[in-house]
Amino acid sequence: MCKPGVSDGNGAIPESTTNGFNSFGQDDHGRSYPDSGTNVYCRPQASLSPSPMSLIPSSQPFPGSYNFQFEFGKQPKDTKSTAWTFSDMTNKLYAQKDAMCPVRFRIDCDGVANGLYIRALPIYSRPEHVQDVVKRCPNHIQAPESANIPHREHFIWCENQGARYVTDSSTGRCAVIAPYDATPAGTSWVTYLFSFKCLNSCVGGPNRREMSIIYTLENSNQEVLGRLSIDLRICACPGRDRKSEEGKIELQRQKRNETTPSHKTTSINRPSTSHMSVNTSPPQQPASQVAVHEQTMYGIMRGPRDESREETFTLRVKGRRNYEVLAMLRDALETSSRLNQRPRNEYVLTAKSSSVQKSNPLSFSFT
Amino acid sequence: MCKPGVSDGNGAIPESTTNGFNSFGQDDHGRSYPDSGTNVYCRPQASLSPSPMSLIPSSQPFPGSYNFQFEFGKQPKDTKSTAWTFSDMTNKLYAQKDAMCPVRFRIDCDGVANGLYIRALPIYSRPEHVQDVVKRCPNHIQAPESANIPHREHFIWCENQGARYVTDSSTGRCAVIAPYDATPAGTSWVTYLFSFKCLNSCVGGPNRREMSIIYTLENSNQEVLGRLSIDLRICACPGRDRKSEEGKIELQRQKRNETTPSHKTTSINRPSTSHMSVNTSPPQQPASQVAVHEQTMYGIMRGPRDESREETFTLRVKGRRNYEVLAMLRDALETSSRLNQRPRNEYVLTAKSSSVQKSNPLSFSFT
DNA sequence: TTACAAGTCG
DNA sequence: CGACTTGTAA
Ligand SMILES: [Zn+2]
Ligand SMILES: [Zn+2]
Repeated sequence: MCKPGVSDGNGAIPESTTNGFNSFGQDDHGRSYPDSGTNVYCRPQASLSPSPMSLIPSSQPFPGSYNFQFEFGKQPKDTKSTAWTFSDMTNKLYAQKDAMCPVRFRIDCDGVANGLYIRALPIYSRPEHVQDVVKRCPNHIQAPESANIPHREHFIWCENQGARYVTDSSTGRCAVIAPYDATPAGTSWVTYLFSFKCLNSCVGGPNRREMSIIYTLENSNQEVLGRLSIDLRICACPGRDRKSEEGKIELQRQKRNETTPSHKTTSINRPSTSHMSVNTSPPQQPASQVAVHEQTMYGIMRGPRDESREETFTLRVKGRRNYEVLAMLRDALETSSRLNQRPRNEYVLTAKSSSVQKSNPLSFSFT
Repeated sequence: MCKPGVSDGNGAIPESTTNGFNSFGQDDHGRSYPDSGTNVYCRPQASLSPSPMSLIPSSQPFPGSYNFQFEFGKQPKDTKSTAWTFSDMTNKLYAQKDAMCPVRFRIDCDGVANGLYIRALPIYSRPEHVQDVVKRCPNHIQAPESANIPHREHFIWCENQGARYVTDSSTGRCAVIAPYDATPAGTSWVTYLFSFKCLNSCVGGPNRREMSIIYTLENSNQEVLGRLSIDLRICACPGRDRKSEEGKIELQRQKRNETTPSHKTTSINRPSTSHMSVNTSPPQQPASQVAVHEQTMYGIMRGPRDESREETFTLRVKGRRNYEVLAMLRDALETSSRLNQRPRNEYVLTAKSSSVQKSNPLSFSFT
């Protein structure tokens, strides 16, 4: 499975959801305002309209045989007023609207990789909104600076040469595709500049719904070779909001550890949970991703809302071998929990070691 | 001047500004989105573009020979969550978006008045925005419930039969005109239902700029026979915001009285300034309006910003005779201040008496 | 960068 | 109806 080739979209990680994005339409031609059902006033509730599974794109990350990875460029400022900041702790990018965010991708390849593409697709990460297409709000679509821009309805813009804006003909989803121009060197990073053209809070658009970006590595047949997922918050004060969200999560964890004595934290080579503290400073380390079924940040922050809800928590792991080990452990744990039938509340898994064998910092937290 | 007839738009109150609204276009035909210069992101600053005086509609209230007056219907709830509430203290209507607000108008007429109309025109009340046309925000214009409605770009809607939506062909201002169907009785009230189709805070529309409604009584030649002006705030919580604004003004006045010993408050038949306390409860009393040159609420709340700025503060007076007396006093005071050349900071004038001669509560506050 | 403003959630 | 969220102004 480590040979470059076409994956079924799930790669090494078994996944039950379908990969709904192998088909899509041609370049956009700036369709004018659709009377899409998005209500301007109220946040759309859990949709009662039919939302076939196939309309929901897969966000299950997998490095694939190319070992698809991402990394953020150097953050402009470390202050609270930075234009963007990536939180390793939450795997979340906080950025101002229109800010250029440099993202680097790399793959393993011998020689030159040709005909590869990076696709960036925005989704609403919460299940009750995941079926809605992420589009810009009417205000920003028809702002003067967007006039005459064909892709003005797209939420994600890419400044790279050769970027193509596509709209899936069946789902209506908007994505941007840029060629992956791998340099001759065996392992090298290619940088892309992405910007996001609405605020998370934009009424008539995202409307305060949480979002993620799905980055897929594709060949020229739009077959998915690898997938990454990054949570996203576009807001006026990325620094403030990152700190506040991280603080809230940290608080929740502490509270959980206090109030639930049966909830133990096992920490190897790590004195405390201080690894959760706000780590504003770069550099971020490159990482593959493995997905663990878990409550998402929302679940952690707001407590249990929907009993049966299980979402995907993303774990970034350095080192392919570590990733494989953890993926196996993940499968075992999920199987085990299913068999045990006991309510799983939380397990948080952090692995920053470059090798599991070296028994570097590794912390488990079970219920 | 008390005979019904066509006024020059200024009536008994001398006014230097022109009445820019005797000419306007025909019924609307739902023009599609203009690339008007309103910036979606930043609040427009004081415009550097030419803004001829003639484009600014007069908001100078005058009862005119018909003794044009208004009154609000009974407020639905007295709670903080009321759909609308009118503050006599600030002459300001606080309403939720889309709430039906019943406004009654009356005129003096013997027998039946024919061919009279009420025009409702929204303006931005602060001088730096008064030249901008009040329009709905793009989000709300193209919300599904506004689709196919010809006047969907209008901010003020009137539910009365015969309401006509007009857009001034030269200025682009949107107004609604409804016939004034006076009943045979000599003095009677005619009720209109107005609703306001954007929030004060709507980005790309009002954008947090303060607004007023200008109500004019007109004949069939669109000549102005009387004018009323009401400040307006469309928001999610009218009760909360009214209380907060009134509280802020009250606080400012108290502070001013403390810190400025030379600033005296003369109160006749009134023990304290408690008449400023929040008076949430109806009934509102009918009133004519006289305008006094004064810093507006903004000035009071934010303190002196622009030295030379003098705006119009609206005073509602019960009784025509009182109104005339006060108008005279107003003129005298303004002349006096001009001659004295000393900086006038504030004078607040409250008159709730039905007759000056009865020496009812009357409070002056000079610098 | 801090404090306010104002729509929305619980 | 209180408290939070989050864009904006000072
Ligand atoms: Zn937007
Ligand atoms: Zn609006």
